[in-house]
Amino acid sequence: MRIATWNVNSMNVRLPRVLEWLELAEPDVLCLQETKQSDEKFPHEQLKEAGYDSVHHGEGRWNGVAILSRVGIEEVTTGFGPDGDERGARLIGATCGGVRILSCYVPNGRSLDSEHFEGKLAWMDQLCALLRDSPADQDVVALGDFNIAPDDADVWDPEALIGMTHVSPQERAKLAALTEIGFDDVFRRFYPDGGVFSWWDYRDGAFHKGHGMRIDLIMASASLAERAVGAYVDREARKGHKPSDHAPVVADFS
DNA sequence: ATGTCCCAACTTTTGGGA
Repeated sequence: MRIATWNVNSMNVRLPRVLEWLELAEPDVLCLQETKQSDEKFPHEQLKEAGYDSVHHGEGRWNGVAILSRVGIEEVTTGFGPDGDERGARLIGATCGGVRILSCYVPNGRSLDSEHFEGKLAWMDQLCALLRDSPADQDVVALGDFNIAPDDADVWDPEALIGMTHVSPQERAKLAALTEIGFDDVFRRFYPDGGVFSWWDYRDGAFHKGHGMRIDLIMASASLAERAVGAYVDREARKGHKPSDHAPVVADFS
């Protein structure tokens, strides 16, 4: 089973690239973030013609998450439930091919002294609680744009990023909390030395210079993570005509 | 060079967000 995640930075602009990539990579499940579309505008029919069922949770101008699947989509949920604070359309869940899938768009945080940063940490706490409460015998994977680089080896220059979001101890502690409840950073298994990125700023020729970060993560429950057989970032998708600033991250499970 | 891209609107230029 091939599971992937991609922050597309507007599905309206990126649909041709997504359709092209589905045909190329043939994922069984693809999670999207930052669709920036209303539910009415999401291109369910064009995706269906490409062989994928889809569910979308959007708000229009900002955020927006989706799950595409060619192995079924059941038990769809959005947000953290009635008592949760999702802070925008940032979470959609579904069961696909027997695996519980959560497409996640973690708040950016903006700056360490921002109220939005506290919101980011709180969002991660809510995700951790949701995952902790999932049935022990169910395969679960939370994947998406976490806006957190797990380690200094996951950014192009740790020195240049001191004091910035995405690399702070507070944010990394929230990822560690997911690990503590049994969720594993699947990509790390195959690239223990780091240096492989999933996002490069549009500005400053960052992609060309190799100035990137790995912030798009695939966090799998323990037994599922044990069945991971490979992973990769498709850097080709960051090139060419109207790319997203993120590349797709893919993991294969036996 | 805070150098790009994408969205919406009191829309043809600006401001917000990443």
